[in-house]
Amino acid sequence: VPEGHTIHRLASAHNRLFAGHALRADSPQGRFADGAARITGLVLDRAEAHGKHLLHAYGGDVWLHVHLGLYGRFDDGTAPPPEPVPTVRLRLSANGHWADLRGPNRCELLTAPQVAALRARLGPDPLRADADPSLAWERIRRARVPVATLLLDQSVVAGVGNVYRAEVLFRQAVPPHLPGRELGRERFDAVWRDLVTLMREGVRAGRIDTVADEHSPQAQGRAPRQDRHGGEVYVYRRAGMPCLVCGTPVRGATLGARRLYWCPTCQR
DNA sequence: GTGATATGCGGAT
DNA sequence: TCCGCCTATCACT
Repeated sequence: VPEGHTIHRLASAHNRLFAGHALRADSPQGRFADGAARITGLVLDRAEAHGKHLLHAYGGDVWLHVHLGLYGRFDDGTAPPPEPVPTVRLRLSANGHWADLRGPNRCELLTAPQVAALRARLGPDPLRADADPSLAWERIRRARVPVATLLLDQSVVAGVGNVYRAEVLFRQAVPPHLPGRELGRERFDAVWRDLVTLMREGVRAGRIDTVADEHSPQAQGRAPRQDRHGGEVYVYRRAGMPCLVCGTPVRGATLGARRLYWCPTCQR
């Protein structure tokens, strides 16, 4: 379920399955029929992720832009594909494989200048080799708003969602309401480095799992606690439950329109 | 069957 | 600050 690691994983899968092949595209749901018709017959040059945005580069200045939003998902498999159900916005087929997209927030074709404009409004992505974290730091060091708000702002850092926000602030002992300009360069660097570590591990494992071994219930002989996202976490969605490190009840609050979770003892 | 919930985001108020 | 969108899942009846 989609934070940046999911999108990078999808880009890798689509490169592996489809790059270099001419695609067939369909829209069983009908809402992307025109776009599917334009993609059909084109060769996928490459797929890439920037934050939570998935891009397919086709020949002839045709780009596919997908944003999964809260509900979207991409599934793939070996041909033959399952019967297309009416919720499938886009089905791609080639090279003995298929991929189905359903429930996306965005699924559209863009030109190269439109792709450039999209990239221009995104901050550095911890999962991209070309990321320049100093661009994020320049925003954060001047900001009066809480660091928790800044981490979810995709123009500051691209790809971080609500789970990684809560978990990286816990792991780096940063109080979430601390104004960005009070964070300091050293703690920013530590947060960035930890995001790179956590999100790379998320790409590798295909799920978010942030609990270090020494704190893991598994390491203490108990079954790992898994949330609906499939991994193990310190504070995300654990309001009222004891902190895995100090036992203090985890706090939950609303910041902006999003839920925020933190340990008031570990993060001060 | 129904209702609550969700890792996102943009637009209206 | 709220609403709407798009879908799946799970705890309930």
